[in-house]
Amino acid sequence: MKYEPVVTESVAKQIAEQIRRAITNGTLKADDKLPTESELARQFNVSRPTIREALKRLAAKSLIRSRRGPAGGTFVRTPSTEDMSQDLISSVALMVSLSVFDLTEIAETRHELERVCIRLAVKRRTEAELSRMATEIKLQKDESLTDEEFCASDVRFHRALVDATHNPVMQFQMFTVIEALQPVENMVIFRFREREKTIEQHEKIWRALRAQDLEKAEKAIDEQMVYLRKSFSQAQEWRRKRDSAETVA
Amino acid sequence: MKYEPVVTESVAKQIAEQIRRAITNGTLKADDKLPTESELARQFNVSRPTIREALKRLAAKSLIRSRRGPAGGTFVRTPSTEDMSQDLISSVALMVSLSVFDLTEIAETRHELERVCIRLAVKRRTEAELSRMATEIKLQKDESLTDEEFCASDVRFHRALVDATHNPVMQFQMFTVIEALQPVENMVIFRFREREKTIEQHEKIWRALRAQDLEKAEKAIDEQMVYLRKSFSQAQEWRRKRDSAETVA
DNA sequence: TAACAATATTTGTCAAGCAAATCTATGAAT
DNA sequence: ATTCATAGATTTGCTTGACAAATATTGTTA
Repeated sequence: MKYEPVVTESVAKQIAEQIRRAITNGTLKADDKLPTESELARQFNVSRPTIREALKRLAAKSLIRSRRGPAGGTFVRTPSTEDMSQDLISSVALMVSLSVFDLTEIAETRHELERVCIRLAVKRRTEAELSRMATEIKLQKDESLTDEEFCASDVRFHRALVDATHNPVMQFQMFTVIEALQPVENMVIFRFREREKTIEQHEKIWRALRAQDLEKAEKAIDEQMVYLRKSFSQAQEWRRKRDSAETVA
Repeated sequence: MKYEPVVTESVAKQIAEQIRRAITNGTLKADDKLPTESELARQFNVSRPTIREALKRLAAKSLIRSRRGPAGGTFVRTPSTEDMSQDLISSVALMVSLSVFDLTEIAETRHELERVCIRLAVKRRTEAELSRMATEIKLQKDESLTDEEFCASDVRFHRALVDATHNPVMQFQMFTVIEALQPVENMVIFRFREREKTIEQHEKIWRALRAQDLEKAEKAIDEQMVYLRKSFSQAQEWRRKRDSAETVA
């Protein structure tokens, strides 16, 4: 006699999984309304708190949203790429804080991915992206910009570059590493990075992209990424010294 | 008179966020034990089900795990890269099923990322990875292998290639696109892909990698990726025809 | 000493109900 | 007649209290 392994997973988890599958396989579509919690409790033959636990699990993954009131209820909410990015970014941030991922490794990955992007962007860039990038360069030349604003503009510049690949998957992946580097990038900018140099590099990238000159574009990206990684090292060095100084004190 | 915006977020969500932050900023470390649910309920001055909702949100993100019994409780569980990958893969799969991401876009991204990996792998590959890859190639030559087994071995081969970059961030990103392509890849393999050709390509890659010959390695990877993408197109073509035939019938 | 049973602790689940939000419809005032 | 306010209905958010199930610990017995 052979017995099946007993299902030991919590009821709430199983229910959450069932609903999740219904969403992924298309049984439940975006903006579909789920039955009320009481009705679900009746259907699954469990109590309402159990249903709520299941729904909260899904809500944590941005798969559903709930509203109160007569026209309220629980609705299927297809997560946007923004949602996914945010989740991923916070996970990566956690990994960094736990030293699972190293900042130099992220920087290397970013460097390599930017190279990929520029290859695709040279071929596919449209006027729209070129003009977005030009706008940011112009903005960056404004010396009354705060460091934060300058940094934000820098991110938008690179975002436009990534968008020029016209590949959403690429954009998604790229955005994660750019954002993961953001906190450190800020720190670097405040201390070691020179605006003039950065702007100059942006202009080189922009010109190569407009001319659709792959070789020049790759060279320009390499230059900026090497500069960025060098600044990182400096910042980490400085940080280490400060930390050890504090330990002594 | 100026009023502060009223906090409208649900209590459970706020508690979850507080605990999440305690984990990210290091106040709570891996394997730390949280207070019991009753104790947490007392501390936050809310009911136990509310606490449970908050904990379930975190559990859904693999940030905690719970065990019953005297030595049980809720423990901080630093998510492994495996957990993150799984989450990400299921999200991407959802995106694909909703046609937010296109399979050709994923294939293109994979192609470009494999090129990056091979560049790094040529420089950094160790005997360990070379021998893992050799093992898989040898296995793939066994004609008694089922299609599923062959496909799984193919994934392991590429996994070893990615590991040879010795960059965890790269590994993480790469694994996502490889896995996202897996279902379609399976379908393709069953119908259009020839084992001999695939094995031949693997051997080319392996030899170039052992010799640390960048040019040959890139060429070999390009060959396999082009072949893979061509097979995809064939499969999608075939699928479309079948679907339209079904519609008529 | 070793196996086993009782016990305590902690999460998992249930039940019933009140609170808060919010849409709808009704009624009153202009 | 139209508009505004108010009352009601509905649904999620949250509380209280309790019991069930799992499991490590401790004590008991052979």
